[in-house]
Amino acid sequence: MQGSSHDDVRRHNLSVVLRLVHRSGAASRSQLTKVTGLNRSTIAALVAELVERGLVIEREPSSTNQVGRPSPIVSVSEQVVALAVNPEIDAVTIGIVGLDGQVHRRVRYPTDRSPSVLEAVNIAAAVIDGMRGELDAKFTVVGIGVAVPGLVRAHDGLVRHAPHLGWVDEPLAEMLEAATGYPVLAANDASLGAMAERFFGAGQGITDLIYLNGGASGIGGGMIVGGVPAGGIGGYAGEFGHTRVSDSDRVDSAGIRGTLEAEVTRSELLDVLGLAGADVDELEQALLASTSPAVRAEVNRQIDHLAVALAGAINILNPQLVVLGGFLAALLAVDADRLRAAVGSHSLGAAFGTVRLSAAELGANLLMIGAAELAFEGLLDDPAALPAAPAPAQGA
Amino acid sequence: MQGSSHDDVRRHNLSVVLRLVHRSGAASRSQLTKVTGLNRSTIAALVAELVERGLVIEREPSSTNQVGRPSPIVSVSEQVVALAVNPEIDAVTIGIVGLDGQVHRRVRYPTDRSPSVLEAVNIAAAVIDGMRGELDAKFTVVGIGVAVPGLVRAHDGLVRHAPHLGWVDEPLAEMLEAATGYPVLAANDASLGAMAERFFGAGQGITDLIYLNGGASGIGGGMIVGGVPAGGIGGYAGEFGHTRVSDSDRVDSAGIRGTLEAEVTRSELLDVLGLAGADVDELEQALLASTSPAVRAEVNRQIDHLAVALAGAINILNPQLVVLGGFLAALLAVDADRLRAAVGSHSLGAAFGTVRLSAAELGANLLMIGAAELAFEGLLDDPAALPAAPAPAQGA
DNA sequence: CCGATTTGTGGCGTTCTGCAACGTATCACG
DNA sequence: CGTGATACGTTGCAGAACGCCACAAATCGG
Repeated sequence: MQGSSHDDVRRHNLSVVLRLVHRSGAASRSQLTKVTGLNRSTIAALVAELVERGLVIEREPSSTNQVGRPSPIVSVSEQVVALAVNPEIDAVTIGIVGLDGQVHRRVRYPTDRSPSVLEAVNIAAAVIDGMRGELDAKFTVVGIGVAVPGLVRAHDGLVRHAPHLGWVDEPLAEMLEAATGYPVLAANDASLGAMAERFFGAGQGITDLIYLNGGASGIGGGMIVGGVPAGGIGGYAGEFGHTRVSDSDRVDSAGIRGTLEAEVTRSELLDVLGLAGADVDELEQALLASTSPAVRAEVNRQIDHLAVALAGAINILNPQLVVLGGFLAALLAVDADRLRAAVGSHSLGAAFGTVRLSAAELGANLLMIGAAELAFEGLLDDPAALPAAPAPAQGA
Repeated sequence: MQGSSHDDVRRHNLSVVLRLVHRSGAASRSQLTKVTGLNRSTIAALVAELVERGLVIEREPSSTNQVGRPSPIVSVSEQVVALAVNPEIDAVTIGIVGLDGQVHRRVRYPTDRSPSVLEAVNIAAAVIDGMRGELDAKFTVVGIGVAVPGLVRAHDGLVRHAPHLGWVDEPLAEMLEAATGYPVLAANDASLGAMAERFFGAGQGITDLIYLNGGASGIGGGMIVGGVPAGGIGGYAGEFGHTRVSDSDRVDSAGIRGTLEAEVTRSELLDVLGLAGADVDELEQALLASTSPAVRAEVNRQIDHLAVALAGAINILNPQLVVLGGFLAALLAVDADRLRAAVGSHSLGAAFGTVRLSAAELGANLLMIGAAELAFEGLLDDPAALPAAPAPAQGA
């Protein structure tokens, strides 16, 4: 089924227009004609259909400072939202995220211990039930996206292995779907983070990027290759944490020796600083403020190991941008020059010359936006699939 | 320019049909309808246009053993060819490759020393001039593809850095275009090898694969991610040879320490075998025949280092298949079990469980097919762009 | 030799986009 | 404050491509 016909053209064009306003936030109709290369009349028809389906709204232009008739501004409807769910070892976070990227609500439900799948599903379902009044009154929900800290099979949302949560082969998506009635998609949290940063954070407009996140329990990552999120054959791609960076005997959570995750850890930074627990911002501040040689030595050690892994990934993938999140961003903040130099010494000039290293921008909303994006994907691919929501006019 | 219109539908459908017969070799019209999902009448019209343009031919079916009216077999025209050029340290190889993947001719022009860009271009142009009688008489040439052992900028074929040839920032494509009059595209040899193996070798039908080639001068690689050749932002992707695999002080050709290319070399295998020079097949035979403990130890050492690099790539990319070419295929042939076990010990279960390791299949034709594929790319993307070649019927 | 099955062929209708002409809203200038 | 220039929306029409349908053709099985 690779051929295309009229339906596909229409679907594709609707998809392109909706994606554009989804990512740019708002655009005039004339801008849409320029970007898409489509005719004015075609854009008018496409936008009209999207308006009728309740996906976008048109409003009068404010002040263009341009000669000529002003063009209506097209922006995404604020009613269309997705639900985002992110189970972690100490909490389950649930959010309402608009198609415009806005996080309307974020609820963190702490748990005493690492939740089982059933507990996570029940918590999510209960919180969503609590929101249902608000959801039914104000929003159209397209579905649920789940960001899982582990390996997730792409097509059906089966959690193959989430080591920190202790989940193995759990049909998370299916269970949450049954519990809430909404369609559910799940994916690896770091892959979703990469996607979120790419579209709404540090990587806007970039086609080849690597994202590495340093969390309490390890290092995960995701990547965009040629403009497309790379999931690999089973959705398990992006495990940068298990790249070998030294011959040492330290083992990581998977029992592999000398890996990035074995050498570069948040807990060791906290230990050398003498901190018990700290969030990412506090850790970064403490590192920047510290003058202790021991702290400095540990930071340098971790930076040097991180550089090996980054250089390897850069040599292989030749990305335009490397985005660091979590405590890895703190390492970058402390000594960007050292990290850059170390990466350079392990990588090829041509690939290294064009790469930028930067910190993640989205902070606490990162996974909410990424998970929601997963849920929006289907709508963006085929805006006409959803039944026209608010006003089922007979013209459709 | 992301919108699509009628022209794009037609172009896309022509492209799909031509790609199918290009890769499958031949297919009946009814098979094309099934695979593409298009209507019989549409397929008939598309095939008719491709026939008129001289790109495919229709022939009567031989014996179907099926009830019903037999469907004509559509196959690629044997007249349509691309030229393939591959400069190396000791020779320049030029080939004529058909759109059906057949290598009509392969000429290896040995050189006394590593050729300069100008010398390589002159050799290629001279050989092509010698072929011109044959080309003009029998073939339609769509262009030239060059497989370069080095980093090549994708969009204009500038050779950024080919260390073994000693080339830096050489406008190879431009020069060869001026010397021959044919459009020229250039890319990294290993990337083209990956593409060739994917479509015509060990990786048929596979969407995520890694290809590593071991040559006299080092290790290069290429990959297919999500069905698309991944070139990175500048076309420099795939440099697996510079992945760090140990803490040793051995340096590779780029001066980086402890890398795959520093640890795993063809020359060390030849040394331990006591061979002066040998081609890949001889090397493999010698390794398989040897019972020397020293040889075995060296093979094991190289296999273990290779495994680290492969495991890292597998963790990051989660491919379905890893294809090994050159002397790396010989290592696989000697002890596939050891390599598999070693890769397994450095990689994550989920990603490792689904990956297959196999040897390259295309041998000496690999880069000819890969380079030609590069030249065919434009034609496959838009079969209507080329002016109708043999019979400029007024119906067009 | 005949029916069933599968597929090619040709005409028709549908759908979507592009184009051109006209209407409209804004800015610049006097 | 009015006029021209500019840019854009709107509308009607034409063209292009595909799907559908009915009919013809070719093969196999009995």
